[in-house]
Amino acid sequence: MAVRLDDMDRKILAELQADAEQSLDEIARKVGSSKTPVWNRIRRMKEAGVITRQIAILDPEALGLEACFFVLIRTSEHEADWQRRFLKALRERPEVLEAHRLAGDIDYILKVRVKNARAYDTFYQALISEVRIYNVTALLSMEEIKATTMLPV
Amino acid sequence: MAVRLDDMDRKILAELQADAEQSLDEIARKVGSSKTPVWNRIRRMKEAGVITRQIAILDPEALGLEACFFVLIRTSEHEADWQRRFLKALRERPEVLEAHRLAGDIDYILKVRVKNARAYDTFYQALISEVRIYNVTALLSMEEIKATTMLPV
DNA sequence: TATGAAAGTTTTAAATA
DNA sequence: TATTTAAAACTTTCATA
Repeated sequence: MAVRLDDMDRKILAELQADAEQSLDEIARKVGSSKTPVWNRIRRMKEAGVITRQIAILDPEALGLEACFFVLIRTSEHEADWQRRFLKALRERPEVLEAHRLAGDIDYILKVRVKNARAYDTFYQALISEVRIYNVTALLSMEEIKATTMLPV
Repeated sequence: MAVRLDDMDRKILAELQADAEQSLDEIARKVGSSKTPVWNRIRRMKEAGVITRQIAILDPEALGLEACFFVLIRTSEHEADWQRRFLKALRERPEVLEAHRLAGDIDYILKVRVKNARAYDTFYQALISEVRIYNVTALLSMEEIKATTMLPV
């Protein structure tokens, strides 16, 4: 999966990460090239899997999703079947935006977006009724200082 | 910021969150409408701030950004000036993808994407040299179980 | 890499339900 | 008031130089 990118590729990626609605001409002008080479580079990077997709970003507040929790999970269960069910539950729940398996003391971290604290509790009750969990700590976000999808390229 | 959305709006948002490269015709067909009404609804939702932007999502692994850390921060400092400098440092560092101020015991959580553990240490040393921090716990992700930008609409 | 032409898409306007 | 039709402006895509 190691792809070689040059400076021009990186500039194009920076533009597309910031705003994918720009026309090829506009991007070409900004990166100091022209339409066809930029188009070919974008196609190559899509084929190589560097650019995975293009999507719309919505404002969670505008949709009434005003609460964001980070959830730290410790479990005593490490059976394959338990894990399979747990991962399935996470993947199926749309309020779970991120889920990672961790090294060390804490086993999993989740990022969960919901309408309010009450909706979080509903989510939490549903989750622990589906799979046995040893210990859960919920961290409530008071302020989103930064949230970007831009990777440093 | 409370915007009223109907069923058709929600269907359009779901499509755009999944894939913003689809043509208007395609989206219109999927949601059971036609080009102009869909176009008008999208314009209205952009103006209302529900749709904030359209961007390209890149694959971090393909870019060699193979390590992801969640960083829990406790601080003893709650001076306005300290906080201003801390937030500025976070916003300026491109490896910090997310930063939240939390309620409770832990003051901040960060999500940090870097090449490897060594690059994380470099980031960490730079950060603590910029601002005094009382206690830091880094949680290393072993596996990204789920990572979506799709909000439930 | 550049040019340019064909195909397709978005955007605006006018007509219609 | 919202939808359909239609047409102009712009973009993407691709062949060829």
